[in-house]
Amino acid sequence: MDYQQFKKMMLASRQDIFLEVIAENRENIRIKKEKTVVKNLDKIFKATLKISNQKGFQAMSMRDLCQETGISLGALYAYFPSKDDLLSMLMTQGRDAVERVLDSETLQFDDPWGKLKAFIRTHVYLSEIMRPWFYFFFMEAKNLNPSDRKKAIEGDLATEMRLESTLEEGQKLGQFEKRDIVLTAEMIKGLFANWYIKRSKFRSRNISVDQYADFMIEFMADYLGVEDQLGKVSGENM
Amino acid sequence: MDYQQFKKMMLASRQDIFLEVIAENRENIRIKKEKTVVKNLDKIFKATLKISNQKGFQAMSMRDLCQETGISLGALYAYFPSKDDLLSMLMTQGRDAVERVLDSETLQFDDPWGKLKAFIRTHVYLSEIMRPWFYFFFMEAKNLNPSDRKKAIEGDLATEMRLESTLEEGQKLGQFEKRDIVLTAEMIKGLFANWYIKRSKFRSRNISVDQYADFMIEFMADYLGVEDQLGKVSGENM
DNA sequence: TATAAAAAAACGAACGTACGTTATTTTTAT
DNA sequence: ATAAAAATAACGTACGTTCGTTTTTTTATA
Repeated sequence: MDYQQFKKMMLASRQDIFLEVIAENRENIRIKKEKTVVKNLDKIFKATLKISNQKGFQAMSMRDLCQETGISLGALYAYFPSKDDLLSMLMTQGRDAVERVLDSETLQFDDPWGKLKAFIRTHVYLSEIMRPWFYFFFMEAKNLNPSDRKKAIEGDLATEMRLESTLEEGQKLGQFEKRDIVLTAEMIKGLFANWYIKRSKFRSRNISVDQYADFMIEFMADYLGVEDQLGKVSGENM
Repeated sequence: MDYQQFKKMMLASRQDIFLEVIAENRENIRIKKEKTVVKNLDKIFKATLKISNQKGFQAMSMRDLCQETGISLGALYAYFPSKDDLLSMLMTQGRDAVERVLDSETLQFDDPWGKLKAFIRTHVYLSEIMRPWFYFFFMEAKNLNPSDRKKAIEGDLATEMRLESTLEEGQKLGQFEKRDIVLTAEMIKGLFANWYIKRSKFRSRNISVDQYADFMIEFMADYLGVEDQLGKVSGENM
């Protein structure tokens, strides 16, 4: 599956997660009609990401958000109880979406190299579609309240563990060369972050998502000494 | 040269750069005695980095800084004209120091691989000693005023160009395997950032600076197909 | 060396402004 | 006509910054 296919598939499932987040926070939202909530909360989330990614969430004022969304100050507070809760909701929605997609695209694989490849490709594609979210997670993680902060760290650690166990399994099966697992996992995560943080740089150099995913997979194949140099899986699963 | 040697060498030259920054901003500083300026501005810079790296520069209030430094609100403003100027001064001091050290440690090399190795090792060591600065650059770059922002981008681009030209030269001489230069340079920078951004993670896993530098050099040797797998140069220059 | 005068530095209360948030009023939709 | 949603104006608070005063340090004089 290349990026275009992935994108189509994603757009279908995005709405579900959004509705679930709304359902979870229903008591905090004063608006009655579901349709109105969906329309305006979407607008609010998008505007928050836009402004925050320019100047940081703390520096974003409610008046900034008011202007960007076209919704008045008073009306905004019908959709969330406080600025801090808005941050919470945004983080939750994003993390849930990411986790769900990563799971659905990688759990099906048995062999470590297949799993690793799928994980890399999915992560790169996902971070492209949801770039504002990924950038936001990265930059605003330290501003979270203790509870959300804990959740964020746990989520991060889970991803890391999955990566490390895949590498370990590959080494045990003799599929991968022996490398420092922690460092390797950390490096992979660093390369992921590189894509969504320096996105504009890659755009100006005309490097596509698919190129970057291929590059990372080729890179890892090289480093781990795997024979299959072709990034894209030819089978029916991916 | 290993990290301990590098550290010793660095500490000697740090003071000079600090004095130069003070000299450049002399008209903005109301304090007459050089010694007082050095003592307190150093305190102010360190406190700013500490607080900013916890909660962000914007979120740091002058009262926070007042408490951390032990200098009163009124006195603080004798050392810089505004909070924004404080940010400027910090950025300038840091960037100047980094650029100078990187230059002094890499310009002497002729062969691309030697230069690349020196660049990697110097950068990793430097970002270890000046970690608060590097973290600060990374996180606060978007909060700069247009003029400082331009300078920061230019500095970044210069580093990138130097990296790319070294890679290109190595390819031309047949020393390196043919790889996408832009992507490779971007990846190296990503690995640099990984070190100072996830510093606590590496510490908890007992990975030392020297190990990380060796890891990166070995990694690049592998990727570029260079014979010399030994990270550390045996000659007298490095 | 001791002391008075001058300069330098530090202090902390006060200013205006912009923030997050809310209570009240107005508009819109049913 | 009634309920829902949006808009407005206002609240208290915390911010960056300033300024008159006090404290400390340096210099000058005996």
